[in-house]
Amino acid sequence: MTDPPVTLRDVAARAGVHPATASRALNPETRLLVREDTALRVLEAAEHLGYHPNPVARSLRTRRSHTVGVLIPDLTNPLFPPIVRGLEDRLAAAGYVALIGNTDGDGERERLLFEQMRARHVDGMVLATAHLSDPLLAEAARAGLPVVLMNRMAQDHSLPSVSVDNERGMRMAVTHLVAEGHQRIAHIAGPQELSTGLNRYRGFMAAIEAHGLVADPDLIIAAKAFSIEEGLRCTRALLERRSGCTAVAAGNDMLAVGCFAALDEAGLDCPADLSVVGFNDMPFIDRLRPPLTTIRFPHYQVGTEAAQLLLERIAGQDGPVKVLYLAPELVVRGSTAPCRPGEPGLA
Amino acid sequence: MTDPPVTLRDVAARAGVHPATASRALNPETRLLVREDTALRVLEAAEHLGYHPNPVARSLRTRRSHTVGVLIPDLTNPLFPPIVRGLEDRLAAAGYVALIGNTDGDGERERLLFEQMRARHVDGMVLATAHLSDPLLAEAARAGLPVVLMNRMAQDHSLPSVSVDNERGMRMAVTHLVAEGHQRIAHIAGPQELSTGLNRYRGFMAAIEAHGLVADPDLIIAAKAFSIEEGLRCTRALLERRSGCTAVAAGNDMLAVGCFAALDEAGLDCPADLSVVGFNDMPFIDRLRPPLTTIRFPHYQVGTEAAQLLLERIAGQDGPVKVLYLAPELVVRGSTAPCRPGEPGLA
DNA sequence: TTGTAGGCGTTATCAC
DNA sequence: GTGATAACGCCTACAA
Repeated sequence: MTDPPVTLRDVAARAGVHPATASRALNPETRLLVREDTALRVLEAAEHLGYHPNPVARSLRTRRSHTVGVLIPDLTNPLFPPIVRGLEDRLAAAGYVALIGNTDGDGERERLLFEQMRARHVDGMVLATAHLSDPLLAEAARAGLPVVLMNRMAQDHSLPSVSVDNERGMRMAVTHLVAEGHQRIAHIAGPQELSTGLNRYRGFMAAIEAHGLVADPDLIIAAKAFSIEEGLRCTRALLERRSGCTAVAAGNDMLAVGCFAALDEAGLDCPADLSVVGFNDMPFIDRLRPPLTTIRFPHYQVGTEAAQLLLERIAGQDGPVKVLYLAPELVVRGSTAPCRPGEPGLA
Repeated sequence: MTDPPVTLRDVAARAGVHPATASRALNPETRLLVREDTALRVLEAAEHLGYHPNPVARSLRTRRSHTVGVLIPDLTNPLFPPIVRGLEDRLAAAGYVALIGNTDGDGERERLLFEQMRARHVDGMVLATAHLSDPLLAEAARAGLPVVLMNRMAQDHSLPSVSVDNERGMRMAVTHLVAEGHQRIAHIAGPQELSTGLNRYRGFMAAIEAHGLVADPDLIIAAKAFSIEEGLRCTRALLERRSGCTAVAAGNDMLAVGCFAALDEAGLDCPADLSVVGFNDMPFIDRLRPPLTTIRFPHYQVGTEAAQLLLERIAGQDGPVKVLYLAPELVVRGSTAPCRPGEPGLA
């Protein structure tokens, strides 16, 4: 029933050479060590027999699994599929495959998955999770396991990382609102223990200052999570303060969607009563009513670049650690509008 | 720099036993073959040394990689992340990991990925791609490689498969529209060469007949892809026909979104002028204006069930082939409304 | 240029 | 119950 697998021996036998010779002929690295015509014979035999080298055996010998581990919070978060695709595409091009682990933001699960992947002898790890403890990272470093960070970075920049420039993105968002004439701009910040939340908050403050506006604490509120519910809650709280804002810069698109919901609830109109700008440009966010103005995040490239960095480390390139920032892009849609002069601001 | 990896030999040495004994003690399957106290000694030694079995070596010996291949069209299609999560979660629980391959619907890529995964000695495959040629499936069967189909099935039911009951789902959609008083119901069908497109079309026809309505060819149009653009195109065409329909059952949510766009364009209102029902209940589809009435598809469970079926085959269960249908669910939102009596229907 | 031999870490199959 | 031995399929000094 089951086909007998074709091994190197079979190929060698058919080509009338020793397995070692066959191995050399089949391996691009060492093909030049073997005479042209014998190499050809081997190749022909391999072709004829439908030979595929057994990667397991090869891994055992070479201690290379051609496998990398990827830890993300949750694949069903729409942010991640394009990133993962980018990763996989770039890795596949180099003959690597990715093992995806979803941590759900749980530190314990994170640890466990990390260990399991190490146990599976991954050649490297890409970490997009926020909480992975530094001891674990140190352990990886000690074991010589290449690690690349995604959407976060080591405080001391000791590890390669790829992320969008969150500060700059948020500055772009605020600058856009200012250009539309808004003066009292609120910020629904993401969780401040996440680097994305923190850096976007910093970008917000920097932009406010740069434009000579006042950073009114009443205009700033931090969400406990990047969720629609939290966006709803924070916007409600903002409205209750009656602080006269005419625009909101949300920490991400989910918070902006929650903001939309709160406006609906309060009978307010976006953008007539309040301009809203998001962050991420999630799929379908352009189909909302109104279509959300947001900061586009080059998801796919974050993935490809992270893969690239990791492949470089795996290949043993020992150059300086690269910390890569990808430029975000402002996408203006229907949720932002010029501030009506003399507008009283949100009641 | 790099830690020397702890091997079975080390554990055996520390416990004062032969490696084979250590192996037996460490393996749950064979632990009973070894005396309690020696087993304990081995376990203790392993613990102390921080021993992790080398899965590569184990695979070489046991010819089990504890790895399965998963072929999907495109991870960034919002349909798939929950399915993949379901798969991975169920597989992880059994100590397996998934290798994801994106085919982009390209038959050649599909073939290539299939081969690569076979070359990596996956223990089984889950296929969610439509075009995988039957010869390849036959080859897998011949090689004794377990295969499970997702969202499609073998014509002869010769392979285990998991899918949502597309026919039933579409019948539910039509029945809902009929209950709302609609009589002239259009169908924007998905591509008829995809089993999803075909089966939903069949469900549509069956429901129309069951309700004693006429299946007017003017009311039916087939999209070339499950895309917003095609939904737009098809709805435009439908509107031009002036066939007096008051409701549309779209082949999936993307087509429904395109339908929304066409209505906007034509200055028509949903649901006042036309009721629209989608299929899939994609993320954020409930945030559209109006929120889309649709058929919910138990994505996550499709994944877990497919994983379950595959694990059963891998475990060597040779029972009858299981073909599993998961029940869809109607989710009524704002895009469908009662047909206004005496309504002329779409101009 | 090609063959020889040994081992990567584990487990299956024998003996004892 | 435990130890010895031999693979699993491949790669790579080293020798010829």
